[in-house]
Amino acid sequence: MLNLNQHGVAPCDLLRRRLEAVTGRAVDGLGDRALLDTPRRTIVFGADLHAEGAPRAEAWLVVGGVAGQVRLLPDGRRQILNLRLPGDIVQNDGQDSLVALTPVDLVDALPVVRELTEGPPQSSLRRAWVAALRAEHARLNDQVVRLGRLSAYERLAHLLLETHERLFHVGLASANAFHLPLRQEMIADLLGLSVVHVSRTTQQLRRDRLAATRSNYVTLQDRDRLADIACYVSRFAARPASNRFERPAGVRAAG
Amino acid sequence: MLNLNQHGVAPCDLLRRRLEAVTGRAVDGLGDRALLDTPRRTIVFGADLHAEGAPRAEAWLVVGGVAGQVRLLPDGRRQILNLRLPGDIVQNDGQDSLVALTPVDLVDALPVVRELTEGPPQSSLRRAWVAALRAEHARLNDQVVRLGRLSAYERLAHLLLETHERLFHVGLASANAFHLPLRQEMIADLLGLSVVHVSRTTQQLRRDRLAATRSNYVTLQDRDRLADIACYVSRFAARPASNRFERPAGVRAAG
DNA sequence: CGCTCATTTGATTGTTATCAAAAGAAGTGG
DNA sequence: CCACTTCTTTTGATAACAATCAAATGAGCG
Repeated sequence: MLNLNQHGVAPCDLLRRRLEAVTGRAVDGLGDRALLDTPRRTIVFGADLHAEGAPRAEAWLVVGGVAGQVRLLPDGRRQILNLRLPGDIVQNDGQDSLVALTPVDLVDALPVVRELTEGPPQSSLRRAWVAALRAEHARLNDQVVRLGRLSAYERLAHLLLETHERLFHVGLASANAFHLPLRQEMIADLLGLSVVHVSRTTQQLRRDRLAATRSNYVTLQDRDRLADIACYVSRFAARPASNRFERPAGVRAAG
Repeated sequence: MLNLNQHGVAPCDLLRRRLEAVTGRAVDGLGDRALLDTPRRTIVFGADLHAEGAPRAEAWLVVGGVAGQVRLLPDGRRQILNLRLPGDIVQNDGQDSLVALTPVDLVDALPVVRELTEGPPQSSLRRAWVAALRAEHARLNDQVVRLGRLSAYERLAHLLLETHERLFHVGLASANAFHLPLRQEMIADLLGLSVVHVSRTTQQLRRDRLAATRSNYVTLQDRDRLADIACYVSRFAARPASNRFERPAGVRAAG
């Protein structure tokens, strides 16, 4: 099964697939390897991606692992604002810290961000970048709805569907299973719940034969019913079948 | 007391003050009246700002009233994603509808948005626009934290502080009071609570002598303590005192 | 005054948090 | 391979918070 820290997908492929997923069309002009073929930087679990003393890049492409923007309240309560998965480009927003929720592998994305933001206004790359920003914004809105109006059960179902879809589109999930190396404590902080309740809710989803989680691997047993329960709406562009990226080696159908 | 639907602030002043508030410095080059001196469009309560048959502008400046981006779930649950107050520029994002929560006055902001987005990259206007987008994003993050990790009491306190600050910076609030023409039902949908609980929480804030709401007017009686309770952090730039905009006529100290 | 809509109140239920402790995993060194 | 440690998940019991239901009060308006 695919592992988020050890997969064979090249950085430029991750980014290209992400952009193709949000635009729904082929993305050319990323220059294959050149722009992202920089040395990897590895962040240890719990460390800040934008800590002092780090290389000076202002934008990183997540290549492996999971990061998250974290808001810490004075009394110790924590809210994880979003997850940053392989294929995501992360930039420091100056408000909240960006923390490695697992070991995280990064490559410098500043050159490619320049390419994406400074090309001619109607270029394929710039439009893909705008689409990516819009998708990210839509996911943030989804997070608001999740926290504001969904029950714990629905929240967890929604999160699993969203995460699966994001990973699937960069080739890091099979049709209905994926690697999610997060402790329940982090899922709790992401969904605004307590650890204990995340544990109970996870088991409830398993008992209902909707989603089974065992040691960091999630299997979605009934995506349609989960989507129905969680009011899940895809934030990816409908993509013409002829345009799909090729399955990367190593992705198998879920067991 | 200032009314959000009948105030004497000109559209271009609203926008200028908003931009000055997020950048912390004077904003010139908006061309005074010209770019925003278009006929007003009035949206009736409950209607969609981007409804069919409307004029074709893709960006509007809110001049009066309150709008909000609304997500409606299939079973009738509602989540208001954010509030759009006078001085805000709203654009259709294609996902969620933008609804008038009170009667709303708009002017076409397409010309001024072009000005803000298409000038030279380092121009004062473009940087102000970027700062405004960042502030909006930060507020969306605040909304996530509010829903995810704050209690009902804290959520309401936080919302009142944020709304006061936003209105104050465009000259539509006095030092600690403002007009908030929203029904409790809308505050409930914004804060992920039930109407009944909003009612109870409002009264609790009044009993604690922190914030008093009576018929759409809110008085913040102890901003410091409210901010402490709600973990409130300002999303506006610290502004040198010498740079403050002049108080508009009609703003008095709160009673 | 009487209508309608919004807010408030009271009673009850349901959901989720908290606390405490047990069980399970994973790694370490003997 | 086993004892030992540490971390994570699970379980059970209880409490706090917020939702729901139903009804009363209040405010605004013709």
